[in-house]
Parts: sequence; structure tokens; C-alpha cells
Amino acid sequence: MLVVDDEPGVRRALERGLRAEGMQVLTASDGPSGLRAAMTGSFDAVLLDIMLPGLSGYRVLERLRAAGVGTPVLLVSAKDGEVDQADGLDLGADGYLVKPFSFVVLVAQLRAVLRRQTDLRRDAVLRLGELVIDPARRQVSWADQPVQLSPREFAVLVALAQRAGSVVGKDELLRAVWGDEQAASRNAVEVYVGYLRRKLDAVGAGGVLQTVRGYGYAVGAQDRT
Amino acid sequence: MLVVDDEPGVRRALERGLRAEGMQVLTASDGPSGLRAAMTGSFDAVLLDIMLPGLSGYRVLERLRAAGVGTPVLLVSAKDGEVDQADGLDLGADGYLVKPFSFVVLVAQLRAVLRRQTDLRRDAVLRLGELVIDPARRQVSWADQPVQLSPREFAVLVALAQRAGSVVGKDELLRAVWGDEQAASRNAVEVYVGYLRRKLDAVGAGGVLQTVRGYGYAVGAQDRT
DNA sequence: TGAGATGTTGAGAACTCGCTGAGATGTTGA
DNA sequence: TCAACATCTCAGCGAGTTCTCAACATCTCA
Repeated sequence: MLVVDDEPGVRRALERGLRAEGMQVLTASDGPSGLRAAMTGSFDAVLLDIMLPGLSGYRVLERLRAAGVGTPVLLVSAKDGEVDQADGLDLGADGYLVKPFSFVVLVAQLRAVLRRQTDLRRDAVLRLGELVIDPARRQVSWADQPVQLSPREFAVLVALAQRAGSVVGKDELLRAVWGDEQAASRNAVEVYVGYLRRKLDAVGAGGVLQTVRGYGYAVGAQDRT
Repeated sequence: MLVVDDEPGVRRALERGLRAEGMQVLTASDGPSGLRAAMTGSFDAVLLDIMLPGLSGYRVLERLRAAGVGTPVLLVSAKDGEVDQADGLDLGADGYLVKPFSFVVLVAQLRAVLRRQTDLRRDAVLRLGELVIDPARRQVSWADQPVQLSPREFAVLVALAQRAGSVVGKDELLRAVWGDEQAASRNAVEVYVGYLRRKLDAVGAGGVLQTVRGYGYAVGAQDRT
């Protein structure tokens, strides 16, 4: 979660509350720094106050969407006018809260937004340049050539592709693919990345999976939808 | 879509937004005219504000249902009380939105309602290339040759065909065909897919049912993105 | 330069998965 | 009551998959 609000008291309260709900929280206190943080696209959701110093919440949202960042955004405002709502909605906000709002309502909205997000994501086709991953059909192809993968290989590739552009630690992969009970050693990750590389190389997709020594792996792509 | 709301700003914003989502939209600004429009029954869904001049949303909904019009209705209100929600749903509303609501949420609810609607029209004949499934007559044919199926076999085939083009997990199939109480093991699914294949192969429909190892089954359909 | 850390890979044992034939059990209708 | 059918479990086979081990390659830094 990214929380953008100019009042230190609100920031602290939200941070503490959301932590207690098991979320990881980062905060920003003005428009520009909030925008910068949100641009990384590495948040599951953003809670954005409208009245902000430097750059209003509207503008932040606008630029975010213009830059193609699709992270869900909940707008927070003290104002209640219809006009504001319509504006916010047209800009692509995913929810709207009017101050003062109850914490319970906030959490409910957040969970709704996150659920919708994962619902959409689960079956959404992932595209990374020539690489296309279709979770609904469990199919992978490179430049329209299909690539046959075993279930584990597929899961590893999806886990990497979902975090495309950033490095995924081996332990993180282990957790994402093998589950929490750690049924496999860390070497299994290396082996499966090896399998994936071999199969991808065979269709000309060399160098898609990069090794980051001492940490983990990353799958290419600077773009994003 | 029929949008009934007395505020011109909201009407315009919704109209624009929904058009952008590919829907056809008509609007009405008060209760009586909204009711008249809805009575025609020619809408896929109605978005109905509760606070309306002339005739409240509740009354509109009431009369609509009394007249036997089953069009799905989403109620919109500024009020947030539990009582109101219960009232609205009792009157036969299909969803409830509290202002201020986000446009994304509205669209999600709308799609859910429409999906439910089409699910009810289950009797529609399913066509997958040469394969024709008629749920109303419980008949299946391949290239005009009829195929005799037992009820279970039929149910499995329908469950697969309804999600044509995407992979259906065995557990998912089990739930869809056998119900939630898990009256059968996962192997039953394999057995029935086996039966289906044998019968389909016999009329030349080989390879219609594909196995996706480690996950489930998929029935043809190459189109779609 | 070379020792230790880190990553890659081939081999192979153990296991899981999906398909199938056999058969127990239940249901229906003559 | 019996035959015909439907449903579902079971056990076994063969193929594919998963994962570990250990040898080897590569990298990093003193």
C-alpha cells in the first residue's frame, strides 16, 4: 500500500492500522513524492488524498494513468460534491472515500479493490514483448511459436512474469511457486529456471531470463500495460 | 442500459463512461419517465437512483416488478443505512451502490449482473465448430451425427463447453458437475472424460477434448485473443 | 591469482498423473 | 425378478514430472 496524505496524524494512524491488517505500507506527504513512488508500479493499491501540497490528488492520478500505471487508486477527500466525484471517476479512480471515513469502511473498500484486481489479473494474458503467457489456457508462446511447459515450469514463469521488470528473490519464488511449506530446496528454483531457459532458447527466446547474482532472477521488459 | 438520475451532471458522466465501455445508453431524469422507459423491457439493465422527483426509485422498482418486468436493476443511493439496502433487495433489486461510488465498481457490478443474466439463459445452443450441444433437448451431435450420452457425460461436456477455449481444472469440474459436497473422487472426472472421448472418437470427433497435464481439460476453440 | 561463494547442469531415483479394464453397487422399467 | 444401463471406485501401467545430488563452471574479492 502507498498512503499519500499531507497530515502527519492521518498518515501515522493509517499506517499503523493497515500494518495491523497485515499490509505493508509506505507513505508520502505531498503530490510530487507520491507520484514518484506510485510510478514505480510496485504497489497493490494507492490511497490518495485529493488536497495535497505541490500537486493535487487529481493531477497525480491523471499523470499516473497517462503514464500507463494501472495500480488501483482510492481517492480520499473532505469534499462531498458530485462534481468532484465525477472528476475522480473519469480519471480512473477505483474507489472514493469521503472524510471523515471509518477505518472499517476503508479496509472493506481496499479488500474489494484488491480482490477485483487479482480476479482480473489471474486470467489476464501477460505480454512481455514476444513472450505471451495465457493463464486461462496454460499456454506460453514466443513470437507465436508455442512452448510446452510442465506445470511447475509454468508456475515459475508466471511468478516471474507477474513481477516483470523487477528482480525476484529465490526465496520469494520458492514461496510463490512451492507454497509456504517449503517442500523444495532453493536449488530446485535454479533447476527450473534452467529448464525454462532451455525450452525458451529452443524457440529463439534467449536471454529472457536474467540471473541476478546473489539474489534471484528477473524477466525482461521495461514496458507495461 | 437505462440510466435514471435527476442530476444532469451525473447523467452525462455515466452516459459518457458507459458508452466508452461499449454499451448503448438511454437516460431519464425523473421517476415517471424512467418507469415508462423501463416498462418496455427492452433494456439489459437499469441503473436507478433512489432520490427521484415524481416517483422514488423504490416505487419505480416496485411497479416494474409488479408489472412482471424482470430486467435487472441496480439501485443507487446517497444513503448508506443497512435498512435501505435490505428494502431495495427485497423489492427485487439486483445490486446496490452507495454514492459516492467509483465508476469501476459500477462497471464491475453491471458486468456481474449481466453475466448472471446470460447464465440464466442456459438453454442456448452451444456450438464449437462441428460440435453442437443443445442443453434444452440434452442432445449432442458432431457434424450432424447424434451422439448418445449419459446424463453425467452430458453434464461434463456442457461444463467444459461453457468455458470453451480455457482450461477447466479437475476440481472445478468436480464442483460444477458433482456439486459442492464432493460426492465423487477426482478420478471420476478422468473416467468420464474417458467415456466422452470414446464416444466422440466413434463419430470422428477425435482430439476435441484436450488434456492439460497437471491441471485439467479444455475443449477446442482457437479464436479469441 | 586462487579460494570460497554462487550458479548451472546431467544423471537418476522417487513419485505423480492420467488412462484404462474390471467390477461392486445403485436405478429403472419391463 | 431380471436385464440393461449408469455411476463410481479401485488397482496397475506407462509416461511424464519433480527434485536431489554432485560435478563442474563462473564470479568476486582479498
